[in-house]
Amino acid sequence: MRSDHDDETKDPTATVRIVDIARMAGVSTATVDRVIHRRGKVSAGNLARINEVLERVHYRPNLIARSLASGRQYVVAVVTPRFAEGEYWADFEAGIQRAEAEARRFNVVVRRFGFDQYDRSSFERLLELLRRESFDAAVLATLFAERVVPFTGELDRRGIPYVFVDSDLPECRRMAYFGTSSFDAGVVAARLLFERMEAGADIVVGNIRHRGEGGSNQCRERERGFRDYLARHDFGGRLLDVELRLDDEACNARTLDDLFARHPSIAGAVTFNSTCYILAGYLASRRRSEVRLVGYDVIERNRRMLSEGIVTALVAQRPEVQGYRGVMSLCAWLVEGVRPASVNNLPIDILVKENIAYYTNNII
Amino acid sequence: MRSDHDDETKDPTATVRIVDIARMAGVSTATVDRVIHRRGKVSAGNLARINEVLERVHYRPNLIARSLASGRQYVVAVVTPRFAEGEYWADFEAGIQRAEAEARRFNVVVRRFGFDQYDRSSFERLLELLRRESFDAAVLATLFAERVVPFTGELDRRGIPYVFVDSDLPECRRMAYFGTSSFDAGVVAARLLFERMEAGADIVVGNIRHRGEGGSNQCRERERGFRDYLARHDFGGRLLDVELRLDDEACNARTLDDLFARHPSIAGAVTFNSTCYILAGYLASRRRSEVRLVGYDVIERNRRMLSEGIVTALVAQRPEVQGYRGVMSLCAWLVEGVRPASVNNLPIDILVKENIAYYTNNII
DNA sequence: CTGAAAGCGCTTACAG
DNA sequence: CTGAAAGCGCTTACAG
Repeated sequence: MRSDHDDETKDPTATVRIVDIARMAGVSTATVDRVIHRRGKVSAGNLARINEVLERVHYRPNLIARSLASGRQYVVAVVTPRFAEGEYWADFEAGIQRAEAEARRFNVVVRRFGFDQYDRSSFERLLELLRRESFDAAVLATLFAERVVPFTGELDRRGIPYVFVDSDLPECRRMAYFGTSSFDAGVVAARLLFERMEAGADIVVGNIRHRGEGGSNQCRERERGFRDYLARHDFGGRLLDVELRLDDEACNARTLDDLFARHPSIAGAVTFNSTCYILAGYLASRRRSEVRLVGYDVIERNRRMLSEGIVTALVAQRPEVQGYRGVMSLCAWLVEGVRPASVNNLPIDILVKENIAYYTNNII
Repeated sequence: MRSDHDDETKDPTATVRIVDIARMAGVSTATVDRVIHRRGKVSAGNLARINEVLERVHYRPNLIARSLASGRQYVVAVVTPRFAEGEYWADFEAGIQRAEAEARRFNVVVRRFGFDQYDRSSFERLLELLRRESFDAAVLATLFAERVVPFTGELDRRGIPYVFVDSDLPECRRMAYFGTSSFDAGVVAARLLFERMEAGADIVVGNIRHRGEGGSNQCRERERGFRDYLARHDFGGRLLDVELRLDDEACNARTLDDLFARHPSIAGAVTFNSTCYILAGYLASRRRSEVRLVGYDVIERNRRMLSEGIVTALVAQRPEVQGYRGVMSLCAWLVEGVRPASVNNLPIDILVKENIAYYTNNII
């Protein structure tokens, strides 16, 4: 089939292998391998000759053979909040699982490291643990931005590449970011909410406090975008901030009853995290169907409230895709040396009652 | 490392290989291979024993090694409309390319077969060609439903699995469908259009005729969904059908000028294929910014009209994902024997001016 | 600095 | 019906 000479001209579609390169350059396959992997210990003459051949034939390694032969295993650390079923980060985990299954083929394994998103010190303890662990790359959720930043400095020094998910911190040397533009996700929520409201009506902004922790980096950016849109569209009403509890329905009801009593002109409501089902539950119980409500993320409780027509619209950010691409981009980097684009702004999805039923299967 | 006995109990995470199975069953690897691939020529005793072991250890073949060793190549035929840059099917092709790159690793190659979506006879000629071609599986776009149906009967007889994209034909024995629910995509368009319209205003329905061909299977279903929504929401106006030309702006302008003159109460417009930029161009030229316009698919010309605020909203169906998953599902079936879910209704995406900029990268 | 040889897990003729 | 042996393309000690 393959003649001993001019292999590279005979059949342009034939894959050229290391033995072919070796024969063309008049060396052994081991020497070619050293050049390909820049392991050094190759004479200048051979180096030049082999590189020339590699270039000329556009050598593309067979990654399948490589991973089978090398047995080199890479570990990708995934650092995210812990979660219960039905919570936002469970969707993210679905993407991780999908990536894990694919990456295994290339000897890449995933190790998960969880923290409590409502407890800064739990994140700090996790970082302490990570300092002692060994891994080849990391996916980092950036909720506690001011703790993430210095930690990435340590990773830089250790030469460990990392990607961000959830929200971006452009000042860090992350290899990539996968997530939505939080600011524009705020703009979209504003458009959906304000679209059919009287310009002078008031809007409730529900903030969730839990164990003393305030909003994340991401929530702050969304709120900025939201306010920016309103400012550009002649919003003449007031934004009424209200503090709600994650686990205290009765308390929330009292707070909201009071708020609505004092502001009869409320026509809209919004939350910047995934807990808009709390406000939705209140509106449903008080039969305030005239109040438009927009929130974030298709978690089960929000989905139900949307299907029932209590929530007007949800803005979503494809958490499964964030998880999947976060892991796979590092896999591609470790195994193939392929560098991902640095900023990957995922689509900002809009869900209403009529299309929510199909919002699933975001993982290809 | 690995002791000669009780391999399956020592380390539950260790991958068990064919040699391990062979040793446990007291046969050679070749015999195990015959059982795994159901090639027959194995004694009843060995067959039972090997199957028992396979079962017990949950044997998972190493696909990388398999594809490297076997060299077996599969061909997936992709049968879709030809397209020019910027047209709808170009996005579909992007997904095919992505799948092609991944599938190559498993020795699966794709062969494209194009037809003219505005010329039924071109599709018929293509089917004639396909009867003489050899391939292992096929992705079929179902635009000419009444021609596709009998052809799939032939594929059934040839034992060739196929998946549908674009719209489903449940009466066929397709292995899977990847696409949106066309009916509900029509419902969504109606909601977006009608949301802020007076119930009594009229709506223009733009139909594109090109070289005598009418709408596709998919367009008909979308229109059904659209009308269904209006019927359920007290729509009191009229739906005004109008025939537009793909390449004759002047003619379209005359037609529409006439229509608007006769119906001053028009407040909305819709098209059920990807050419809403035609209506948008007209509305822009006549400065009819009060007319809401909803269409389908984020092709470049629609995207621009949406960004400029001329189109109110677009409904989209992730063509790249359809192409990608169509090919990859067949790849998984051919290589791993994994059967896809039969109906895969993809999300129905809603795009407005505020989120259109990020609607890209739908391929993971 | 260099190359011969063994091996990754699986498949494929081939000889019995 | 069965198994020993070679090979897929690449990597890895190891001996020189």
